[in-house]
Amino acid sequence: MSAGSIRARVRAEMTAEIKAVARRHLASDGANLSLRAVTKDMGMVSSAIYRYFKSRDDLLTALILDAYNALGGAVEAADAAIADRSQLRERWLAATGAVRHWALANPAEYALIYGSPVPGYAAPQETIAAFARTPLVLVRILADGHAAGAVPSAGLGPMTQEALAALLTDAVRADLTRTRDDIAPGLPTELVLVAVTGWIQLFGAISFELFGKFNNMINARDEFFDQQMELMADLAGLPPTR
Amino acid sequence: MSAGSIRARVRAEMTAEIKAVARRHLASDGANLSLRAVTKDMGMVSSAIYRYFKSRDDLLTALILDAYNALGGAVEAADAAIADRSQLRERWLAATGAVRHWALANPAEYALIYGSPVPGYAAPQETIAAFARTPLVLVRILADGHAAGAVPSAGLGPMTQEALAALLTDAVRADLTRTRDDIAPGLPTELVLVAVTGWIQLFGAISFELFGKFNNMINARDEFFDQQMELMADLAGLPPTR
DNA sequence: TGTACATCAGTGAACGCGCGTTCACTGATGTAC
DNA sequence: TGTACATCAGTGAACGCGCGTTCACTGATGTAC
Repeated sequence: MSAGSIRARVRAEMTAEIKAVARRHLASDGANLSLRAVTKDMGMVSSAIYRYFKSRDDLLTALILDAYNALGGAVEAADAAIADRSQLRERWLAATGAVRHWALANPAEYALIYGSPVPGYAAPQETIAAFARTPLVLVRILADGHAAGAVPSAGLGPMTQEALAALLTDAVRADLTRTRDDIAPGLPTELVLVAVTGWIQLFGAISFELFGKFNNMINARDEFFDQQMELMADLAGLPPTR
Repeated sequence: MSAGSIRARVRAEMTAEIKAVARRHLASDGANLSLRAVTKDMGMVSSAIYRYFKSRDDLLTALILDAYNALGGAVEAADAAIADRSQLRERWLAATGAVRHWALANPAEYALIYGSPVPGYAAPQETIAAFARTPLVLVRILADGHAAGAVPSAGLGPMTQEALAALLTDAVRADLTRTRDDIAPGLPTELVLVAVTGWIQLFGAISFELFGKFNNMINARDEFFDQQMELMADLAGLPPTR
């Protein structure tokens, strides 16, 4: 290990520590992240942070990217942990449960990426791939099922494919088909619609829970969420767990 | 009109103007609302605002309350505008469309009430009733349908009531039943579940759209939203518009 | 109706604080010969 | 192997700015007699 890489390693550790401290501040101050507060916590002088991030926006971008990747990684791992890949419902519940689990464990980071956008901050293009990891897992579960013939193409779940097809106008169909072509060629557009619907329901439910909209109303949070995801699995026509 | 009420009226106008200016600032700065900026815009000295609001949190509470009431009022009006009360699907589409319409017209206020909570700010109890107005409209549409026998209780839409009932555990059933008792006695718990599911989908879809999650993916936003709401109407078993 | 007093809106200065970013600097670590 | 130089992390002062809130005040408006 050359001397150069020692310096590089220390630098990587410092960068990681800055981000870790910043994440803690996110939890108490929301997206009003203060660089001075972060450096003070680390026992550094405020200007020192500019050796690691060239501006506050730069640090925010790094935190957003990390959050998307941490979430995406957790979801991918939860799906991958289901050994029998043909157990689609189990995979769906594992993946969606992982999103909620991560969100509850990291509420400030969840709010950073799925809450209201930070005013005056525009997420750069580089976050797109990281952002897409989670929905990709959801689509892939349906695509695997369709490829294996487990998710019927003639009538899926309680909604028939015909009923869904009747809903789709040309413009929306084109949007969904374009999206589909990138990630799961051959998947019927109706199934893409179901995947997107489930994706919206998933994050809608988690945001409502985390942002306090279920207060004084739904107390059995774990069970409620599981039932919402079972309902979505029913809608998608995922066969019951064997 | 006595002299006293002139003073009162001027006071009400000033209060309204402060809130209007504050709303404009919300749009550019998010929830980092600056009292000094608001008063400067009004040509007042910064301390003058304390004649109208006793603190920044007080002003925020007023803005949140106004936003909930503006949204709730718009949704109630949209529902009420459907003359034939038995046209449930039309009412559902009008009410949910009004939510989205209001949100697109007032994105900063939408983010204030449905985005990430303002750090260090806790919404007081008094906002609950205003908050509830919108979901109440949705539940009432289903309750009206159920009372009129239009929304079947034996099998609703593509999901049978039995299938939904099988999903509900005792704890969640108790949560939903307790909520139901306050607002629509007699409504089957399964229909409450459907209403809550639609409510989540509604706000999930709007938040995703407003917070940029549909960028580079769904371009036909109006149509996509309508189709999501039609899908939810199908799920709820709302009969097709005559 | 006219006067004395109370209420109220708005002022201007101040308190104590925090912010992101720049800049010339010191001193340690790494590299090339 | 030893030395000269370059790179880099971290310092401390400063710039120019903004923040919420308090306080004693002025002067206008409203109220009671």
